[in-house]
Amino acid sequence: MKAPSSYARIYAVVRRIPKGRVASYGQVAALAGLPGAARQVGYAMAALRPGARVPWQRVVNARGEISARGEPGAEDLQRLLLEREGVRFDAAGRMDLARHGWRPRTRSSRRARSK
DNA sequence: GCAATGACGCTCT
DNA sequence: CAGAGCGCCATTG
Repeated sequence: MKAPSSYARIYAVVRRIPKGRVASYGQVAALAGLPGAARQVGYAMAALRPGARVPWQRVVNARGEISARGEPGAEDLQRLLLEREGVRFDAAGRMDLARHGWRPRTRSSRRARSK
């Protein structure tokens, strides 16, 4: 069998990110089976083709901020898409990962959730 | 096959 | 809390 590129796994993980939530590159990398390869996640997003059903907008850096890329305006687009999903940004242009951060199989979500 | 790049992450100052 | 430097890993030339 042909071993699928790591990108395919990365895209699969990104697709699993629920709406209104964001995941960091490092987290996506770890879930994709590439711990420490956060850079490659960003690289995979850059290689993402227009039309691909991948919510790349939900992928941000560990600081909860939108990373800058070679195309000006794209950051603004990402922020707009996230705000459209209910993600709130502060004056510094950063979002609260504790609130919007995606936690798959979390341990303490048993109670206290939603608000 | 080697060298450089790159939407990052973590630690120290 | 903010800024700067080094490290990691996969893809491309």
